[in-house]
Formats: sequence, C-alpha cells, structure tokens
Amino acid sequence: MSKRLNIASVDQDELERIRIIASEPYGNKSQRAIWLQIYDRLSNACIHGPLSAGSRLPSENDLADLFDVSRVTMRRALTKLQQEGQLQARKGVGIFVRQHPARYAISSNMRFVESLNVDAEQVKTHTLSLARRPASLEAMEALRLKQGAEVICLDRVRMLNDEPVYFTTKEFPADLFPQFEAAYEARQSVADVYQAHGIKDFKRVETRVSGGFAHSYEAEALQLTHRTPLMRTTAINSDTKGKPIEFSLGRWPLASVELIFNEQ
Amino acid sequence: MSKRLNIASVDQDELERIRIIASEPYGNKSQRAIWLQIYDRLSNACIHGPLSAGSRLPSENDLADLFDVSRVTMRRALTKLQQEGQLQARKGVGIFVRQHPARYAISSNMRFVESLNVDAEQVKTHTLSLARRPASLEAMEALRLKQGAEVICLDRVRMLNDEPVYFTTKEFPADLFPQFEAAYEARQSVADVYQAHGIKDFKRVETRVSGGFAHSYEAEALQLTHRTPLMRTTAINSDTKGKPIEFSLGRWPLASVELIFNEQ
DNA sequence: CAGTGGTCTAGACCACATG
DNA sequence: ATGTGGTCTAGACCACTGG
Repeated sequence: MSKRLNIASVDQDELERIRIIASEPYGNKSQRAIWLQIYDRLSNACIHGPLSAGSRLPSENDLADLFDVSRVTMRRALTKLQQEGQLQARKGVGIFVRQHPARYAISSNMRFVESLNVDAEQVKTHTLSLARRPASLEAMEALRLKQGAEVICLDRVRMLNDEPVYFTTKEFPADLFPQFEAAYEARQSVADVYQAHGIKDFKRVETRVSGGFAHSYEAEALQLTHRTPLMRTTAINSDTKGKPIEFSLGRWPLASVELIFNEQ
Repeated sequence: MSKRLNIASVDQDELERIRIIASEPYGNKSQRAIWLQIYDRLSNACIHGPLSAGSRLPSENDLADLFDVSRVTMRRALTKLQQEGQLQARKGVGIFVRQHPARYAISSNMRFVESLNVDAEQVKTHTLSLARRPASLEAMEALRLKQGAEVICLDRVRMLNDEPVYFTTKEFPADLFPQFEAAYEARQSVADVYQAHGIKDFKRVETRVSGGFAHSYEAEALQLTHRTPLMRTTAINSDTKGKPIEFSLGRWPLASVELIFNEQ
C-alpha cells in the first residue's frame, strides 16, 4: 500500500495539503464508513478548505495510496463527490475541482441573467445548436401545436466563470418567427428575436420543476458525469394576448440552484 | 460462477421471470457498461415489466450469479436503482421493489392532499414527532422571530399506498398556538389547529425549491438509502394580515414529484 | 443460527487523452 | 508510450435481521 508516489503534474503545494487531509486517522470504523469519511474530508476541502476551483487532484491510484485505502474505496468517495457536482473527472486526463456548488437563487418571474445574483459579465452563453424540426411531444402540448408542426429548436448552455450551470432547450413555433436565425445571430439573444417579430412583452404562464438523472447529452452539455442527478424546469411563455410563444426545458446540476417563487 | 442456486424465500414465478431477464446476452460491451445494461433491464422490469411493487428480489449473491457478473458489478446496478427510488434494500432482509416512481403533480397553491391527483383515502399521515423547542435558523428568518424564540416543531410523513412520498418538518411560532397539541391530537390535522386558534384562512407567500442529498434522518423517514438525491421545498404561510404563521420544509424522492407553478 | 446487505481489498484489463 | 479514469473480478469480513 505504501509504494513510491510519483505524482508529477499536480501542484506540489496542493499535494502537500491533500497529504495532510489524507493522513488524519479514521474514526470508529463501524460508525461511519471509511469511504464516507473520505468523502466528508474532500467535500469539506472543496467547500471551505484548501482545495480551490479548477485545480487537479492526484490520480485515483495516488489518492488511494494517500488515503491508505483500495482504489475501489477511494472511487466510492470520488463518485459521490462527482454526483454532487463538486468534482469532475475527465477520462484520460484527471479529476478536477469544480466551481463551488454555490446555490444560485432564481426568481421565477425574472429572466435568467437578471435573476442570477451575480455580475452579468460573468455569465456567458454558448449556443449549441439552432435548427428547425418537428415539435417534441412536450412542446406540442405546451404550445398547442398540431402533430408534426415545425418549431425552431435552440440549445444553449449558460456558463458562469467558465463552468456550465444551466442547459436549456427552447422550442418556438416556427410560423411565428420567420426571421429567427437572422435576428438571433447578432447577439445570441432571444429578446432580440422577440423584438424583431414585434413582440414587445411576454409573461411566464407556467413553470414546472422536477428531478431526474442526466441523460448522456445533458451530462455532456453540463460537463457532468453521466447518471448525475439533475433538476429540470420547464416554462411556458406567452405573449400579451395569451398565445404561447416559447417552451423551454432547463436543467441544473442538482445542488447548485434554488428556485424562488413568490406569490404576487 | 454457476454454482447451485438456493433461492428459497423468493416467489418461484418471480424467480423465473428474473432468470429470463438475466439470461439475455449482453450487447457490445464497450458501448454500454454491463452494469448499466443490467440497470436498464431491471429498471424496465420495474416500470413496465414483470417486477411488481413490494416483491422481493433474490439476494445480491444470487442475482450476481443469475446475471453472470461479480457481486460488485451487480451492486452498481442495484445501487443506481436504489438511488432512483425504484428499489429499496433493507439490511439483513432483502431488496424490494418500490412503488412505481410515479410523478405526483403538486400545484403550488393547493394543500397537499388536494393537490395529489389520487384518492384521499390512499394518503395516510404519520406524525413522527411534535415538540416545542427553539426555532431553526431558516424558520427564524422566515417567521421573523427573534433569536431563541420558541416554535412548535412537527415532523410528519405522508404515505401513499403505504410508501412514504413526502417528509415535512413544520415550525409554528409557539406564542400563536398555545393549544397546538390538544387541537392537533384528534385528527392529526394542522387545519384543525388553525381553526382552533381562530385562523380561518391563510396563503402561501413564498415557495423555494432546491435539490440535495438525503441526510440520514431524511433517508430514514422516506425509507431511502442514505445519500439518495432529494428535492426539497420550503414554504412560508401567512395569515390574511400577512403575518407568517408556518414555515415548512418538505422532502421528496427526487424523481417522484413534479411541482407546478401557475401564474395567477 | 443462517442469510442478508454494507464494506473493503488487491489485483486486472480497457478506452481515452496527451506528449 | 505513458498515465488517466472506467470497468470488472473473486474473494473476505462485518452488522444486521429473522426464525
């Protein structure tokens, strides 16, 4: 178990800090499993302690040696931390500390950027895809479309400090937005599209919140391990006359958002 | 690997069905991991297939033999199914199929029983504890109480078809409800308590939704494996004059509820 | 008591990313 | 070519539940 450690590409100070965390003796084994104790220490180190966002951990083999457990046990702790979004593993590369799973408070009746209690400059939008295709079942119902009706489908990821925090799939009735692509292109802004088509205001008529586990494309978009638990929000926006104009499905890493709904 | 199976306490028909599910050959190994293929099959069997709620699975060792994998691999599939709430393991007893993780649609502005789209008779309430003690930090803020103010704290679990689906901790300002215990006792009803203290109506002023992982007492109350992902809802109720009278924290198994918020 | 799920080990092979 | 994380194995011991 105590073979030579050959840990090159990890910051030496960081390594020393982890060595200290790892060298602590374990508590009464039967009370709390060792892998949970390791999880506790690493989680604490990510949130309060010396580990900082973006830094790379030693390899699983080295960590197992440092914590004096088998790799399987080490991986159980790391897996939980990944499921919670505190760590992110990249195959063939390493394990990295994610941004703090800070809870972003989102108010239901505000737009995304305004509702995040952070500087707008930190938020970046990546457009993943923009295409016209038949509406999904959910969108068909929400937008009151006929079977096979065409929608404009927009996939985007919101990045906060270069980490994805929000992945949305939006669908718009195609017939309402003939100039969608052109209007969207300049500033990647849906508000611009609305304006270009004479829609000055809209309101959210329904929001749904549910939980689940990430599909592979969701995990990819949010840079999470597959099977990570998610929170999903769906919203229907309507114009001032009550006609639905947008259906959106958003996904958040489970522990990174708090949605706030106030009665008016 | 193919040692004698001595599976007694499991229904023989059930065993035969699982044997069929298990005997299917695995697909291209590198495409989808074996443990995920096992998960897929069992998940499907829980949702659509032959497995029914309440029935007991063969032991992990037997399942591992049936599926022709090691127990460790078998456990990975079972663990994911437990995390999703499809299965429930009881130490020293066995693994059981839970009620379908049907999604209960809860509307934000209705009371619990009314908002569940099921017969009221199927819903039972278990009162876990009822005590007076200093307010929690969250309740202090929500109810605008002073540090150390006393609250009445009520822990309850809602059972649907004898399975827990909702675990709440409610806190009420103690000074507003001098007769709480007496009024609650008869029918385990908070509405009765309100009425006994002259509160005829109230409204929900704020709802928050967040996700996280079950603490040990939450897992116990909901009969889930520890570290299971949860959805948490907090709500503040006020009387007609706007004075907050109740703070409640609810927990749901992640994939078993859909919350619906409509704009009025 | 026997059987169960929970934990842990010391190996092994693979696909992947990087230099 | 090397090192990484992802997967898988065949054991082992434990604490718990139930008859």
